[in-house]
Amino acid sequence: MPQKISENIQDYLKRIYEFTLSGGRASTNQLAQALGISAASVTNMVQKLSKTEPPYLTYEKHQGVKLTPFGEQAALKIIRRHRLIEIYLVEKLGYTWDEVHAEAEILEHAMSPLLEKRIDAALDHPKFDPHGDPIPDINLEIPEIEQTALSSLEIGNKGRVLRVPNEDPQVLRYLGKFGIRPGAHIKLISRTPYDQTMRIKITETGNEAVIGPSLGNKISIAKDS
Amino acid sequence: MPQKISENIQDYLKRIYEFTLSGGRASTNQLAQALGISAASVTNMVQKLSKTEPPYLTYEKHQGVKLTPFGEQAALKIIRRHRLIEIYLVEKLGYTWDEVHAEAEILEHAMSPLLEKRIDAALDHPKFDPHGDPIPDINLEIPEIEQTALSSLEIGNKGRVLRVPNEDPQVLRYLGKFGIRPGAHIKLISRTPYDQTMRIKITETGNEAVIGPSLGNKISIAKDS
DNA sequence: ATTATAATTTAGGTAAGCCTAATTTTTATT
DNA sequence: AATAAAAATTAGGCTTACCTAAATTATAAT
Repeated sequence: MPQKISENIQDYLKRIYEFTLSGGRASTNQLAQALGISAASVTNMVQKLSKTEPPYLTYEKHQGVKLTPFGEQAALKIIRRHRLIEIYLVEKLGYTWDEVHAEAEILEHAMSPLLEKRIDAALDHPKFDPHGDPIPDINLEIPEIEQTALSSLEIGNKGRVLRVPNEDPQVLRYLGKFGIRPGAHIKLISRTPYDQTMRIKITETGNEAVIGPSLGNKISIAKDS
Repeated sequence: MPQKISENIQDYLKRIYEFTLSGGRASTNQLAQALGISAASVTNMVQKLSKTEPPYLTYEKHQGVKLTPFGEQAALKIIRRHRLIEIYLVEKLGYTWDEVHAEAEILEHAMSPLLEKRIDAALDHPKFDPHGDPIPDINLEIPEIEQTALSSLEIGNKGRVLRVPNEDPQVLRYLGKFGIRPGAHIKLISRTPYDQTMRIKITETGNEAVIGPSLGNKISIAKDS
């Protein structure tokens, strides 16, 4: 049963890819929530996706799912398109970084191989999207980057921002206000003992920003040695 | 029953708009062929589209369909997006004019109002697409243009190409080879009595091209006075 | 270890948008 | 005007991707 790859399927694969990035399996509920559909629908679909030839993923009852190499390639194809679109919109059409995710979410499904090639060329084969997420190259390879969570920085130590969470426009506007963006240099001023809220200083702008622990875990940095 | 406007519906409306441009009604069979689906499916869908609130079109059994003003606005919205994309791809991403129609056919459905605005601005509010078709402005208005079919030119007389048929890449490549594009100046050399095949000379390139009668009817020109 | 809770799966059902085959209506031809 | 051909419609079905409710399995808490 050779399946046609619909937009839905691409969304499933993308989400599964994200959820399993650090190993492990993606759960039904996780996916249901991320996709905005019922858990029953997810079970149904992943069962299908595990029975295509070749299968996109491995499914075991109650154990969640994991992409096959085939499924991972398919996911990376979409992710490449998504991130190329994001950086293109910012660089060439004056979008702000909080506007591009939603737009890319739609456009990624309408992007032909030719358009992908042209956009990639117009940007001279960019390596990162506006949020610092790496863009898989034409062979779908992603450079490995040494990175740590902002939360793991020690007081007084410095680092350089590598990536920020990409989906929530509110968060992005907040970060943008202080100049917290990929490439920015920061220093950890303080951390409250009780809830681990951090104060950080951004070198470029001279601003100080308050970052809660969950956000701090989603911002990646390279520590200065 | 307030309907969501799916990609399908947009395609129906676009086709109906095209078929009824010169007045009259679009027939079931015409639409079925253009959309690549069965006549039965068309009947079914146009019946639905005539019963939305407000209705997109008027339907009378065996009499074909015609867009309501509401339906026409919806159609023009898509057509505007389609043509903006076409000219953008040519101007900004190095596409040739025979590549853009198919691409725009997909992208038009994935274009947000913001993207439309940005592309329009990036091109400084273009008035025509690469084939010479007028782009409805932000208020969906189309400038009226005085134009005649190439076929109606008299021997020895001259004209300027305004628009060429836009869908068939083969035809576009053929025309492009001779320099027949919007803006090109041409002169009718001869017309065979039997089948009305024309020889025309293109001023800019000095080329001569042979144009059959059906193609000659689809190329629009402004006659030199 | 039992039991309560949470997660997942199964079963049965719906809406869109397409299909083919059969029927009806219109149009064209003699 | 009758009849043949073409066009359009109706009837009945299919697939996809979703849904809710009920049943099952796994996990966590006593």
